[in-house]
Amino acid sequence: MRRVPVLLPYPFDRPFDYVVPEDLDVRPGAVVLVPLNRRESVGVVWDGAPDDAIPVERLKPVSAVLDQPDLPQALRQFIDWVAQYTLAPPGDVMAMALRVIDRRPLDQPTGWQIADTGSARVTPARQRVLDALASGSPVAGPALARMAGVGSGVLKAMAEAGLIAAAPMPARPMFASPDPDHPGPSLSDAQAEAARELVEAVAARRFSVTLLDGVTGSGKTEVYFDAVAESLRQGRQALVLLPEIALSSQWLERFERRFGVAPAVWHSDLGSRQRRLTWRSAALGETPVVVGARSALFLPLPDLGLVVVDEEHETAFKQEEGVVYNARDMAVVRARLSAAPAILVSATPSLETLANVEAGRYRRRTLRSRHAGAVLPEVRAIDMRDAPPPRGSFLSPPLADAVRETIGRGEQAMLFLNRRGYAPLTLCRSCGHRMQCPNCTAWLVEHRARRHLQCHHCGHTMPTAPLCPSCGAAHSLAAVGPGVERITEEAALLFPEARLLVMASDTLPGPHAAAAAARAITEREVDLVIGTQIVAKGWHFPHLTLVGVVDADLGLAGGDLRAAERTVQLLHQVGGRAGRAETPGTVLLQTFSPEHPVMEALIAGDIAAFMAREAGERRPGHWPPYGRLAALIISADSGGAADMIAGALGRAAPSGEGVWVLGPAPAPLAILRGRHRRRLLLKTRRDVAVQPILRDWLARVDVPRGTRVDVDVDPVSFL
DNA sequence: AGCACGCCGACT
DNA sequence: GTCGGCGTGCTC
Repeated sequence: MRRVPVLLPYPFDRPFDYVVPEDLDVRPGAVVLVPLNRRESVGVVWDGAPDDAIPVERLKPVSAVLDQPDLPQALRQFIDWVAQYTLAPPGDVMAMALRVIDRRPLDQPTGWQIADTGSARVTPARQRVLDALASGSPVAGPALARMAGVGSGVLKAMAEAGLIAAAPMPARPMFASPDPDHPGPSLSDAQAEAARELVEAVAARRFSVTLLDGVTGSGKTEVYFDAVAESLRQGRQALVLLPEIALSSQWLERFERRFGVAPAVWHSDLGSRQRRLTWRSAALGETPVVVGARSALFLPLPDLGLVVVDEEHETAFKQEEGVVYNARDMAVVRARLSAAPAILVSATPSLETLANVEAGRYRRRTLRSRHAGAVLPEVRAIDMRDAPPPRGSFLSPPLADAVRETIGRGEQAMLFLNRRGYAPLTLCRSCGHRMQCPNCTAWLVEHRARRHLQCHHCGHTMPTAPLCPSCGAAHSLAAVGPGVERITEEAALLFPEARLLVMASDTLPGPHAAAAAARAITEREVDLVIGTQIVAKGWHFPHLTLVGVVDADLGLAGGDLRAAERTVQLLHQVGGRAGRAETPGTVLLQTFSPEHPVMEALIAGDIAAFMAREAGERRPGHWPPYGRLAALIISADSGGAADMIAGALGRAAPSGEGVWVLGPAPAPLAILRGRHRRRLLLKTRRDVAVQPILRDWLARVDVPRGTRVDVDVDPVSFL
């Protein structure tokens, strides 16, 4: 009796062994049905030797091999790799790849075929049907009726009479093939030169990583499209990861302009049918190009020829729930395991990626100027101490004047504030009470248009209170600080003639709304755009010439390791929306500390110097990317329970050369969704692997039920 | 993750 | 006297 390991989509730490009945074709990667503790479960035949821990007599047999494409070997290796790196159970990682599998075979599309022409009377209508089927290949019912000019009743009668019979049809590929030689936009010399290098990397059919960087508007997308085209010519599959596919309508339009057809799209809120069909097409090698969010990394692409990560600096690539992984880094691993090149793309590359370039692990290709002769915007600071806004307002006179002038010239302006809602804090002026979330250590954000207060961490909402819930005073609750909604109110008063548009994740629910907003801006139906960070997402707005940053200091508070880096990236990206065409743009930063290195870097337009400085600050302390970091997040129903386990972990902390443990300490979000949280941070030298240390550490502490310890390798958020 | 087994409260 | 709460333990 042959035994095979089968990985099940549950949090077990290893595959289970099963025996294989003689008549089943069970090969690694096959999707199978197996008995598991009184039920049947889907699983995947895994690689490696069975573990032999259980005697053969006690093994159960594989029930069936499902009619599903195999999980490719490179994907199986990838799943194992992600599991060992993130310390997630391999079954949980595989579940991300298998989520769409359903047990029944996907219904094969059925058509009609000539059966027995001699069996019944052939009327003229019936003859037209037979003529349409003369080629021998089956034709689908509706198409056949149309071709023959008959109704469906004729087909039904012919089937009953035995003239035609149902026949399986080859499934039509769902995704048209993008044409690598479709006439697209022409490239500048600089672009063509960069493209040539990327094309060579794809042609080499070897693993490599190239950073493609260049200022906003330098046409990086068109450059890596040439690499995608080369992958198409090779007949291999290309995977493009975007941080937020729902906000990528303009990217999809550019793709269609370049290749003539739309790519296959993959993201978490795809309909279940579309999801299944896309997964299957991908597995069968019928999707030449897939563009998707981070979960697309787990698609079963059997012949991956290129992986692109666009906007590689974006923190949206970090998955924070369930299996905690960074899709940017895992994309490089996926490419390596498929012997494919990876391209990381950004106008503001992460320090991680720059360090990899510096260390010679990644190549770099830089585009130095904007496309089509456009110039970079001029960036200036508005010192809020010198030019304070009127009391109760947030737009300084110089910024308001600049917006007015821009709109007056018939150009568009944008105000950026990375905060949704009306006001981040509601305060009682009579007793000092602050409206707080009952489940989290966070203020409730007022959303005035919806007349409620909302927690941005757990989603808790309550109606705006007429009286202070603490002292009962009337008319004493004051909105403190601005959100985009409040800026919109102020702008409506300052610029009564202007047509305003708010872009925030809660005002643009879904891809269609975002696409419609982008279209309204390019069609000049809008004078002033007011938005949160979604306006920083690589949009192309040719008539936008002024960007005002309402609070440039916002992201710098809090002492997060990457606060400065992220602020520079975000504000540079926002500023990059200004002045894309012939008309030069201006960026105005409202700040209380124009001398801050972040502001100086933005004003001088010298991000590289800033990143070098940032590197200098992180290197001596072995902070990433010059050291490794992993976080343990302990959460429990009570603070006491959380403290107990956090304390036990602290006492069991690893030590050694190049190993440091910080904490335990309450997490900045000390209570989240009603759970009390503590954190420990493991920092090591870069040449020390954190996984064995973590595994060892966690094994030394018993975690009782009700308390959880979550591991975050390479944390991005420190909340 | 499921799903059963198991030991303590409100019902036909 | 039972139905049923979800705590804990196991699944090749």
